[in-house]
Amino acid sequence: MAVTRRTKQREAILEVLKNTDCHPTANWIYERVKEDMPHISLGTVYRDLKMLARRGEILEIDFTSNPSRYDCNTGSHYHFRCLKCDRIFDVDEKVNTEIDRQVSRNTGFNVLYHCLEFHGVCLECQKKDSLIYKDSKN
Amino acid sequence: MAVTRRTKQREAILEVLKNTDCHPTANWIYERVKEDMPHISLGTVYRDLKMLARRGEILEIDFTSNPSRYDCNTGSHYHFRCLKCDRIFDVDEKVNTEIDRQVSRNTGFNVLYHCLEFHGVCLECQKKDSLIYKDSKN
DNA sequence: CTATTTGCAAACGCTTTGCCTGATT
DNA sequence: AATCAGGCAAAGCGTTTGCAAATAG
Repeated sequence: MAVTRRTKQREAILEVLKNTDCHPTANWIYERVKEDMPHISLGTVYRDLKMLARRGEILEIDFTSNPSRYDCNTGSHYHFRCLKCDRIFDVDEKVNTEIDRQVSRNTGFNVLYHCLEFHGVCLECQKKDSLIYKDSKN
Repeated sequence: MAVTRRTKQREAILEVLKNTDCHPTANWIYERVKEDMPHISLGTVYRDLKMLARRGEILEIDFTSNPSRYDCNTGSHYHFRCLKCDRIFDVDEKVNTEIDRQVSRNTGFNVLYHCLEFHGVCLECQKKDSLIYKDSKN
């Protein structure tokens, strides 16, 4: 009954995720892991990310648009997406739990949590004010 | 140069969207329009929705996961997604623009706007506490 | 040894696109 | 008449899945 084994592949995927600060896509992780492990398959990366997310070890950022991003910071927090380079950063802003109760009161819905994503232009893209990152898929 | 024509199809799509309060998917709109217009194609629905969104007549809700949802309320506002029936509702909560400035100050990012989505259980699903809507795709 | 996990490739769901015909101005 | 929009079907992308072989415990 579902004993979870520790495999090189899974460790490698976690390792890459832990060493990235702007939350990557499955494909980006795959490309990285492949450098050390040429035979790993994209399917495995997807499967392992899903499993790790189910086990609560990582977070699947189910926000604006495809593809999914992954985050090893599992605490409740907000994100910022740069509209130029499309990278996602953590935002160190206090999570407002009061607003959930407020919306519950006003609507009658049972609000459990909320997702908040800020959009704009990141520091690097403000400086090098152009399109440098436009093809980066991380 | 790109003169936009008024067509039956586009009118019908807009009409369906205006008469729905929980923001539907392209496919749901397609099924509805097809009742009156059996030969309309799904591709047309996608094309028209994209065009209407580009023109600012409707909103493509670029939030949690696929498929995309559409909204004819183009003003800035928040959404609530029911985790049971998967429908999306407008939330009549004041949009907090101050928080964007605050995050800008703290991070240096140029924050332009934010997206906020509340998740929980809607009124109907609280009452009929089961899975009635689980296959509805609107 | 046996259940879990992998690699691979095929299938998936949603969306976009190319091409040609039909409609609108 | 000229151009824009539609229908259809094929292709696209990110993701999931079936299966036989490999591997962790």
